[in-house]
Amino acid sequence: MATDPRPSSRTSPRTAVGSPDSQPLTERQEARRRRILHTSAHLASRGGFDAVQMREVAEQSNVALGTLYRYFPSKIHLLVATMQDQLEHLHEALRKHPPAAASPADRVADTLMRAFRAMQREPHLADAMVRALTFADRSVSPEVDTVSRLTTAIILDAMGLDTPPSPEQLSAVRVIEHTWHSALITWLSGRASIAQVKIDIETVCRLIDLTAVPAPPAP
Amino acid sequence: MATDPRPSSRTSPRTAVGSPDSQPLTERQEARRRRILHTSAHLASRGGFDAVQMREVAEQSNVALGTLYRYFPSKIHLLVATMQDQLEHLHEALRKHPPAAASPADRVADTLMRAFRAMQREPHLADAMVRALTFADRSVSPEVDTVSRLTTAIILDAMGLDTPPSPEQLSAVRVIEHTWHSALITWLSGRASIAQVKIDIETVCRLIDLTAVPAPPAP
DNA sequence: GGAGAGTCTGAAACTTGTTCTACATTAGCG
DNA sequence: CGCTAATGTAGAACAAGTTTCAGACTCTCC
Repeated sequence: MATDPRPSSRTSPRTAVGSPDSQPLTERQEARRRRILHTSAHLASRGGFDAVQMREVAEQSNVALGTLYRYFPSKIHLLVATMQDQLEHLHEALRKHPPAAASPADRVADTLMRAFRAMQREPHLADAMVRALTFADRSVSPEVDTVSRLTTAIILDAMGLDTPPSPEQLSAVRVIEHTWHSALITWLSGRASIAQVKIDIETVCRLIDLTAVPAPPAP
Repeated sequence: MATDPRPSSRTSPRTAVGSPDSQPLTERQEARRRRILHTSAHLASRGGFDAVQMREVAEQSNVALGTLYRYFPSKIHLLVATMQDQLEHLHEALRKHPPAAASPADRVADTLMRAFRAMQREPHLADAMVRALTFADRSVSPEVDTVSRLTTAIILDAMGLDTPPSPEQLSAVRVIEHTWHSALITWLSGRASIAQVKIDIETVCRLIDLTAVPAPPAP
């Protein structure tokens, strides 16, 4: 079985197939990519990070190992891409049913707890994705950055600002993201309870109110 | 070359040599452990996570590979222990020169930025330790927990409370830790500048002032 | 001073991520 | 239609973490 060409203009593409700035994908290629991501999520959801073995991903996706690596240059790339995929679904779902709470802080907390419950439903998958995300080194920066931007977008959506966010607010959002990731990890490795995560999320969300009004509390 | 006995009372120790609840170590064993940790830090400080290769750690520490694994059941364990070691040094140093700022929030921010500068001096080492810390799975929970408690202690010290911390304050401290770790990672993987990290640390430290007065804003 | 238990060593074996090689297929293009 | 570069495939090869095993060594206990 061999497949779809579509020679790129450059002599040899250094970028992963399907990455932002590569040729648009053929149908077959798009299908392959989706199959791989699907397999990845499937394997991850039972067994977590360790269960996602490249040989098995390749096999179950009906691609050769070399092809898998052409689409995703490393296991980390693959799992980060998987996370991106899942986050997009989440973003979609959140758009349809936005949080209804009164204050921005509450809406963000609600949103994050909703995301958290989604993670609870697939703890192994969450484990795989989050571990990959934090383990990623510089070579995965662009992909991790995409995930980060997606997360930021979700939080900003939840805040529902009328005006563009101030630098202070952006910092608060970053801190919230930090907390979110790290709290997730702590929970996943069994070192924090769900209740604790909830409290921490609520605590950090207070920063939103704190930065809502530009006026800093005088020294 | 063979070595020091000191038969443990149980038939076969399941715990890593030198872990909290194992027999006190022989001098030779203590020395071995220190040699290993030293080698680990040394290799990590040039080359980061990848440069810490178990075979090489064993070799340069003059222990057999099997022995290394007996002291540290995995590379992650080893690096987390290395982090613990380094944190203890830091804690020591901080005790000697405590932060002098006026408010608790400022003292904590100062302390963390000082720690951050220490990391800047050995970015590779920091990389190895932090990556190990966040990649650690449940099997490393006890060790990670120790590191976490150490970090908490450092922050609480910096706050310099007169009274025992309230649950709210503990949550704030946890959030600060989350932010600290995650911001560190973001910086290490080149996705955030030092300035950004500084801002985020300062932002999150505001939570301290927010939780300083036990009175919660009534519902 | 010998038996027993636990530790350390050296080296091979195994696992899984990653790379490489040789060949097959495809399809845009002259 | 055939050329050719890019893409895929199968499978071997390599690298580093981890496991295993047979023996050597060191005490402690009898």
